[in-house]
Amino acid sequence: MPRWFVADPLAILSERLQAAFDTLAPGADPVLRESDRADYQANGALALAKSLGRPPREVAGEVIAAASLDDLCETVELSGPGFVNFTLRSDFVAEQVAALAGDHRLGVPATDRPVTVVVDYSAPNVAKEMHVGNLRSTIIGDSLCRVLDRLGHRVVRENHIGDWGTPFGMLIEHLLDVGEQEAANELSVGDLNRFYQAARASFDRDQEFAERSRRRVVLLQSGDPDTVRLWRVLVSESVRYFDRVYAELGVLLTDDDIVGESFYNPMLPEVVADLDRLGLLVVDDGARCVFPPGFTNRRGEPLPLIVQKSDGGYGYAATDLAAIRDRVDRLGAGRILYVVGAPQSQHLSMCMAVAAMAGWLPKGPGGAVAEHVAFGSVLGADGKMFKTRSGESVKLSDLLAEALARATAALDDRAAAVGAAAGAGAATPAPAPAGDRADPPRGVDRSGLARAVGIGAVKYADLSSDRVRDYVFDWDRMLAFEGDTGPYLQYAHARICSIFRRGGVAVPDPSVPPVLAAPAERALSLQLLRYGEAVSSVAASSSPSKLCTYLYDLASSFTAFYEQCPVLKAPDEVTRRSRLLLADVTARILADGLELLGIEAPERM
RNA sequence: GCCCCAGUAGCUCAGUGGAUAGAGCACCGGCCUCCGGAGCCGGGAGCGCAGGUUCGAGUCCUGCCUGGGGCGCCA
Repeated sequence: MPRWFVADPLAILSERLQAAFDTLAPGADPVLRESDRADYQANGALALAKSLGRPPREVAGEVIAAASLDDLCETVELSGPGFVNFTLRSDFVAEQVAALAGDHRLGVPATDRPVTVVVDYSAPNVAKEMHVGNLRSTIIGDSLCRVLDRLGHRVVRENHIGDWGTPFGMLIEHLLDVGEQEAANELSVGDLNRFYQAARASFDRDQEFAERSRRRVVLLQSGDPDTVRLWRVLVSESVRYFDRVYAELGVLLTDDDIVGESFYNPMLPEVVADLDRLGLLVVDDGARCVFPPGFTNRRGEPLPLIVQKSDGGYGYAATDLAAIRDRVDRLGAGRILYVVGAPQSQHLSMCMAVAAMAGWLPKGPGGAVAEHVAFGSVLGADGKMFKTRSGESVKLSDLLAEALARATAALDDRAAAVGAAAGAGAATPAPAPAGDRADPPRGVDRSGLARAVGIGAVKYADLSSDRVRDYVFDWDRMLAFEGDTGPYLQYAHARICSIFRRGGVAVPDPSVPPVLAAPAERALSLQLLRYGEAVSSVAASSSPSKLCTYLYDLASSFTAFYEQCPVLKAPDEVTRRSRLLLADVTARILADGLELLGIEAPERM
């Protein structure tokens, strides 16, 4: 068992039990789980009894006898057909909480086997509006990068923007038609759809334009300096717009992370040549293909991955293969994550299969694995693809502006509601100013707060459901201050901060363990100690939703605690200090967890 | 036709092969003179269908049904 789970009782208990199980059958899995009957339960005796051909309760009894748990457990009970239930000693839990409080990593392990992880995400197209699919990819990828980095891996962010291909012929010609200056204006303001559609319209309507466009593609591919310069204008103006959206979203991506399709262009001939040399290449209908086993088309025939088209041009498959090689060979990737929509599943599987056939994704230690971190579509409240009323895809900048507007309104509503309540309470004169209540005091940036809440709500809504499923985009639900939402967690955090502010108290010395007398104090403590495992599970499954679930449970545990255990009004100084410590660690974990999701945690709301 | 994904409460979703399937919203009935109502307690209602594996299946396997997506030179 890795030694870095120092603060997690589950890991400590697991280690002890493993030793006990080993005395009966080396390597037998204790199957230790959280339990609703006790703190934890071990189910491993049942399976072990089966393989040993002995009565389960007898085996469980021997496990209990072999385990030394006196320093950890209050009770160890044999139950049912062969379950073993463990209740931890409260003093042990309290010591672990003290260790957690003194740990600047809050129990999040630093991996002892760091690897280079390339995360391919966001990937908008040049001269095309960013859409909700880019949004999902950006948000999910951003959180995964933060988590992997925190765990001590070397994270390489790659924004695989669509900056190459045949459409650029018509885009460049259109740019020339409208004039460079005008084109730059349109693009940098984010009017990308109009630009693209106008180019498309000319292409479809105007023979001469279409012909120019085709010639332009050839010029671009042959590196004609003028053409390349114009292409750069398109790219850089689009990137400027992407940057604005990223800044608005508060994600880690920068221009340094851009590794567009064009980057791989010089490597494509070699990719094809090497596939040929390896004997994997088959010419079919004039196209150069690889047929990875297990893929068939609608007629049941082998399905090709086309690396070079019959006209000699390279398809995106060639680019994707070149990217795999580059990431493994140049960047030293041990793991490559593709945060890409679920519909591209087959294409990616085929690319990975071909890369494996070619030996570009070596197996085993020191090798590299590629994973498709797939996500579902964003649906409107009607359950259909998320579109505007007129049926167009939603512009990302509009969506974020609406998030800000709605968050501002929601915050105003709350301030008004609290103000009204305060007014009613002060029916008799001397209406003391609400002061440090819902109203952020002067000096707090209200638009910054609205941004934190609005953007946080959008992000949390996206991250909190199982990413592979389609998810329903619903403003009212995501901005609610009740339930499993971003604002709820932010509010939980802000309220804890207010305890310290209103009480005028300092954070207690973390080295003194808390007193865990009330059940709610104990339950909260156990939840606090699970943080590291929650973060680890995000990296293992590439599922930020696991962290969301954890944080929501933590906030719920805190609510129960706060309901039952007065903090500032605690009966005595020792209890007060102890509860302040629990509150402080809760707030720190909430803020830290939200940060790993890419969500701000304001101290006041 | 083939392949992939999903199907859990009225709605939105949790649920690492383990005991009695959990939340939130909505609905109904109570409670709290509270450190900022992120309230608290109680109630109804659910694993698409049929087999199988297993001591044990929402979870694994097979078939079917429903919905979404993909299936040769777009990315």
